[in-house]
Amino acid sequence: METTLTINQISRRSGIASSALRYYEERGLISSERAGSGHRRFPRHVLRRLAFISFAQTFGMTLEEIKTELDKLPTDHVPTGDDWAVLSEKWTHRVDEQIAQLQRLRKTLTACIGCGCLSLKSCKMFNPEDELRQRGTGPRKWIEDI
Amino acid sequence: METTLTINQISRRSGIASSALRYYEERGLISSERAGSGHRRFPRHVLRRLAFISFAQTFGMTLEEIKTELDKLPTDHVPTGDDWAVLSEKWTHRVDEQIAQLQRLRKTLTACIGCGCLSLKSCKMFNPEDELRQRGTGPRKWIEDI
DNA sequence: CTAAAAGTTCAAGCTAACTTGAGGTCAATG
DNA sequence: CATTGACCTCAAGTTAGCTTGAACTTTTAG
Repeated sequence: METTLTINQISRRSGIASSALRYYEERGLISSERAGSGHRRFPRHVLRRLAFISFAQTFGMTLEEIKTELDKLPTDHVPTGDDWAVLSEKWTHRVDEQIAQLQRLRKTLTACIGCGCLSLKSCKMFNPEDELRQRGTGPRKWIEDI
Repeated sequence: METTLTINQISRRSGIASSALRYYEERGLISSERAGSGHRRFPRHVLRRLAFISFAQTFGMTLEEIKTELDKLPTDHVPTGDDWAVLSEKWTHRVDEQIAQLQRLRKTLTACIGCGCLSLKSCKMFNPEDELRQRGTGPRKWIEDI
């Protein structure tokens, strides 16, 4: 078992395309050493980072946000289980929030679109107290009534 | 209370930029009549469609998908509460699915990243049975172990 | 030893969902 | 009646998260 892996080995094990891996490296989410030839050599533990990245993406975090989190890992040693646990705690909260958000949404959908009213005076559906994670630009905020 | 509204009136009431409204019309999600001048005149009920669009976007549907749903509304009359209710039922299910998905994710996160293992032999976190909605391209599937 | 496979960089392309800008018309107000 | 703001179209730009292609080098297998 070699101590470092080539980009293709990492790609196969992670299911992430090499082009994406290069992109992640460029963005500073992962890093590699170089062989004399200039080829990348990834330490085994980047796979853990990649796992985290993949996970984070599944619920909508941007690479920027993920990088911010990963940057909190210690750099003086390869992150241990405990190091990861610290990150994970925060993330459990985020997942919880998302779930709660969706549950509120679901409730309102049932009560509000369900009855076909969609009135914004009686229904706060489109003025949610907390904002939903949004990819696109621009506000989604209803003003006045329909 | 006029029967039709200008693009700016719609924009103010919906919080959606006029440029976006034009874009939605171009994509066929909403439609308008035109004044003699060529200016758009929106019937009041497009606000209901816009509410639906906004709602759908909050949990990650694409405009394409949203259009497909909206196209199911009757065209022979302005959609009634019952018409909307038909759509809404399907959507409640989707929200439920998302919640369930997140709950599974949360559980695995706690058990798996929590302990710092991230081992893919013992943990199916990155091979979820059902796929998550994904914006980006490429598969997120872990093969072999870390 | 040679050919194919794998690696490199850098620039350009892609998709979604819009926004911005140019260049021009229309409508409301003092 | 002039000016300001609202509106129009159409083309091009924007952001995220990659992918693709060109042009070239290194490694590996036969």
